Amino acid sequence: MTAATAALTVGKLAEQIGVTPDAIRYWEREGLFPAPERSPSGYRRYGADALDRARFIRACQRAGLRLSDIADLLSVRDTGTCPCEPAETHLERRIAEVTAEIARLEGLRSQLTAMLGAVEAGTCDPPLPENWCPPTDPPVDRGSARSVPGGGECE
Amino acid sequence: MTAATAALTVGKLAEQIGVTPDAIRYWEREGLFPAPERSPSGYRRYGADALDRARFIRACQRAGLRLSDIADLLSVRDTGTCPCEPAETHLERRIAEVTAEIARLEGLRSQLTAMLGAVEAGTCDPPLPENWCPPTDPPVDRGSARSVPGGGECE
DNA sequence: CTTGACCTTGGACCCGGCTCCAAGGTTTAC
DNA sequence: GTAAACCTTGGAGCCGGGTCCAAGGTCAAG
Repeated sequence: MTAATAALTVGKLAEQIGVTPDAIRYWEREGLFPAPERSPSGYRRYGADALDRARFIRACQRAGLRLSDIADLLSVRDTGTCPCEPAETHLERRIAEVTAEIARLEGLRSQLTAMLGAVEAGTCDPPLPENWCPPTDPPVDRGSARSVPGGGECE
Repeated sequence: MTAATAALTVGKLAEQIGVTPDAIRYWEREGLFPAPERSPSGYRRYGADALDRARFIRACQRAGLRLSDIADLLSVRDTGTCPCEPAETHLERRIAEVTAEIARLEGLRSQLTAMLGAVEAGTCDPPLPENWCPPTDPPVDRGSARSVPGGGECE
């Protein structure tokens, strides 16, 4: 305890990494953070390792991982092994998710753009909702609701 | 009432457009759907207009609009005017959102890919969390937390 | 005439990741 | 020495768009 990089209170720790103390306590409740040492009066006291851990969590969060995934990585990391393999898995899954989401959004965007174009072109004198259905519109109920959630069926 | 395209129960209507009856009732509660006629025994009875309306809602939902936005468009549509102008506004906003989200996700994806590459390259013998911070990592706390939420500060 | 599939209502619950609160105890700055 | 600013706890609330439930009424098929 001599030159331990000064013990941090939950507030200081939170401030260091840019979250609220509530968030840190929440992480603890959720099992991402082990219960830290306490000061005689019951205050949480964190060391440099907690700072690392919190940064790790934030970095993972920025990557869009869910807390449950992060917990997973942390539990491996805590064994002293590098969480590489599970990390690979999570990363790959996440990349696939992100890629799919990008594709979905691009499809959506072009649809939106088309809609906007139609609106601006004034193709909408009668207030027909049908105008609003995506262009690629199978007449009725021809069950083709496959892939792309934002896709063009108006069943 | 002679040849009215057969009145639909909430279940039939829901089935037609591919949602649950609960969802329809929810829309009604939220004000997107006016309270429909009732059968003598209290069953909701919907006509073709409701079908249109429900399809409109679904189409908007596919476009990623929130129910509150859709309610907005519907209220204009209900005046008998085409909801073009508010629709333009919503569409433009939504397009901007989608575009921003795509950009964010693309940044994120390249980061994830880089992380994955690092992991696969075996650059991770020691379990250092620092490895996990995004590559473009200002040494410490050089306050550059601008733009891109998924971006590369590891403060 | 019964069985089962529908309908009605209000209200509770879900997801994730917190945030906010109250009612107290502690530490710090002046 | 006192006031402000922290800390503690448990629990409720929030966002959005529903889902699920129970307890009861209704309707269509056989």
